[in-house]
Amino acid sequence: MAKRQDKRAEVIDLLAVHFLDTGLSDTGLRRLAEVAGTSDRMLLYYFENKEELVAAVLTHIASGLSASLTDMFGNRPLPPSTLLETLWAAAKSEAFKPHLRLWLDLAANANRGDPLLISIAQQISAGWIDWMANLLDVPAAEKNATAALLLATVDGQLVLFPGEIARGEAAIQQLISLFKHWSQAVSVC
Amino acid sequence: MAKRQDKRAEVIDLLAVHFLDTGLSDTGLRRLAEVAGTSDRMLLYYFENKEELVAAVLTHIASGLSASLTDMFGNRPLPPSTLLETLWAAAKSEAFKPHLRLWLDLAANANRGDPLLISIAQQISAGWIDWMANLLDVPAAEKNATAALLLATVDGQLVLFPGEIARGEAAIQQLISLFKHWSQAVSVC
DNA sequence: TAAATATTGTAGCGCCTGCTACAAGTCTAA
DNA sequence: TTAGACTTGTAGCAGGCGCTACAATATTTA
Repeated sequence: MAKRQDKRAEVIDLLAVHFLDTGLSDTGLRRLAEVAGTSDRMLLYYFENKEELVAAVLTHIASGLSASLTDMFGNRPLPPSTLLETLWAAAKSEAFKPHLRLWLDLAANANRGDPLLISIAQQISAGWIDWMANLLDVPAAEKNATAALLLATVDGQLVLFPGEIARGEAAIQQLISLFKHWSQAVSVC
Repeated sequence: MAKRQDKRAEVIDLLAVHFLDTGLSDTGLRRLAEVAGTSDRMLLYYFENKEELVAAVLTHIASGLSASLTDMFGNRPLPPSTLLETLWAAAKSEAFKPHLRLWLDLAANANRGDPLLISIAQQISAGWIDWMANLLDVPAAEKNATAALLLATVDGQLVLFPGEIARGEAAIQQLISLFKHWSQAVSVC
């Protein structure tokens, strides 16, 4: 009688897509039930309450993302300018946009003190820092700071609005050129 | 009979404080009425509807912020590393934290397509870019890109959570040292 | 003073929210 | 086959939402 668990997993899959599409605002139980092809009554049978449902879907999305990041970038160490370039290209792509918007949504809600969302968001962001730090071809002492800078810069672009893409582009190119200056300075002087 | 306008202005002042304290989530009409010392009925007498109320409060907050930024930084041109240092110190201060959290809230909601919030947020962010660009002591061609990078970096720190301040600190220091490298390189080589 | 206008209270609409009580159906194990 | 657990539908609760109809009061104007 593991039907309950099977259905639960299926619901999580379907709702992950919906969350990525529409964020954390359109999350009434009746609406989610419709999206998942079931009833609100059943959602509360599969999950203890709405909070547990949301947490399950978000962690599912997070683990999926970190898997696909590893797939995409591999393990070869990269200089910061290259990593940033690749990361920015990914961030601009349609494939990743939903993840970034959801991440912004999550951050905004977590910033208002919801402890559950805080812990989920912390977990996700720590994962990203670790992943980037390992990938960076810089002195060990600077790995974490550089990773933090890259993440903060890309995150900062999330606070862009339609018609402001040029602004983000300029910021990223500026940082890329700073990184190149820096590595030249190290090798030349 | 300008009592209506007077009350309207008073309500805006009171609600600005409340928005800065609690963000854009706790905005039921009955709750706002309580905070403003009036009734929901009267809020809809002073304002056409809730949307107009929120817009009025947000633009009031925005203009207050830009005034205090000008007060604080003056007009003297600053190198990017200094501006970033000062900006970061301000961003960490308790006085500015409410503004930054509200800004994140606004960005997250605007990103979901609300046209009213989008235009308010665009207006605010354009104001910041202009203000920073004018203040930066860098070649004219690089003003906008550098301002965008600074804003993006500070904005990126908004996506931090309790216990992660160290990460933000590291990112900012990293960028400051990149800027210093860059200006040394320009003057030495 | 009387008429017109501005301000405010009371009460409630229809719709949404997360959640639950209860009963009926379905399946599995003895 | 029957008892028990598992799964699901129906209906509804209490409370919130933005908003409004209507009437009463207060204030200004003629």
